[in-house]
Amino acid sequence: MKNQIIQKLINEFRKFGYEGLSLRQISEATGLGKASLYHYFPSGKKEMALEVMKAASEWIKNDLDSLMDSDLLPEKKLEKLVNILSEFYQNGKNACLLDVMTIDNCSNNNFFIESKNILLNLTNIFYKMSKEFGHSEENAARKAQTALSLLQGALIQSRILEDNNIFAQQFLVIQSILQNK
Amino acid sequence: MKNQIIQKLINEFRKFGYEGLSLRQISEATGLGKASLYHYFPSGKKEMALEVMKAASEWIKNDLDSLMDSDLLPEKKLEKLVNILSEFYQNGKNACLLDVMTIDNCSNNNFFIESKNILLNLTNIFYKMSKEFGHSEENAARKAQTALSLLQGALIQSRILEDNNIFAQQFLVIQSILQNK
DNA sequence: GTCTATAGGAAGATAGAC
DNA sequence: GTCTATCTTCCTATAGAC
Repeated sequence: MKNQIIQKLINEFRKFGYEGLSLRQISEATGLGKASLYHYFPSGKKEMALEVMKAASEWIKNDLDSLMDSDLLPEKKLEKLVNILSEFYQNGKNACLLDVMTIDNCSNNNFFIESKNILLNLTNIFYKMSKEFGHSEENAARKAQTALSLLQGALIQSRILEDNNIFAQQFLVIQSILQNK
Repeated sequence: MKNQIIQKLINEFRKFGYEGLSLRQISEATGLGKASLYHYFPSGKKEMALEVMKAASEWIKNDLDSLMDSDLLPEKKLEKLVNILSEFYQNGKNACLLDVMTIDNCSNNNFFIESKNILLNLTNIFYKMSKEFGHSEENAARKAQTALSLLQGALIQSRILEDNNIFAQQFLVIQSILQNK
């Protein structure tokens, strides 16, 4: 039950950011009264946001780490990685949680720390991927950072221009960067 | 006078986004009472945000377009372009206005349209730059979009990790993308 | 132009019935 | 667990004096 609420919260926070999403909106999106939400999240909105970040973090651990630990060929792994990420971001329709949650006065809240973890975990996925294609540690680290920048930047552009093609196109670039010399 | 206020507003909106920035904060940052702000911006916060976007748009037109229209060598032009952008973003310390202003329910407001214009103008700068290095229109367009994604993504990462090196490193990548085959 | 004072509403959060 | 009712605080915005 709580998990279902969190799933809905992820989508809402992505759309409106922390400050932009009100309890009224959350109440409507979940179908629960405002007061009922405090049954699941006694500390209120802060706690909701933190749980959302943790859920996203868990998702990376479970889905992406297990993919990276599998013994698929690098090419096949990269293909699956792209598919998973494309689905998560709905081909660019869904914004990047990290982006929208780290604007505002959020640095006070401890989910800023969670943001760092998520970012480092994602970078690490790209790093491993790149290394599997035979790149040196140094090159793989650089490529991972570039790939992540491209991913996040493409999501912003898709959002503003309302054009999902940008997301798809930049994902091709990401693939070639991780793969090629 | 109004221009000085707008300059301060740019910085504040970049830090906190539209929903995250309150009139109280604006009042403190500008040194003007809340009511006084309505003398300059009769329609309130919406108008402030719109003026900020327009100021940013003008800045691109004036500083960047005139650079692109100059008869400097491509290499020199690119160098200057990088310097201007690095200063604008304070080497990664300042967030991307486009990013933070297009989260939330902002799509209602007409500064969402302004956002599109800014984005297309910036892309066009990179496009011209790339063409000057001899790339075809198709390649230049792709490179421009990739460069802009990198720029925006690097700003997010710099913000979250509080590490300006990321910004500098990705700018090297941007340069090589625009320049090289 | 800038201020104090305040309206009017929405925000996040709590109390307590069921 | 979910609700209605309510609290307090903060928000944007306005009225009107100086």
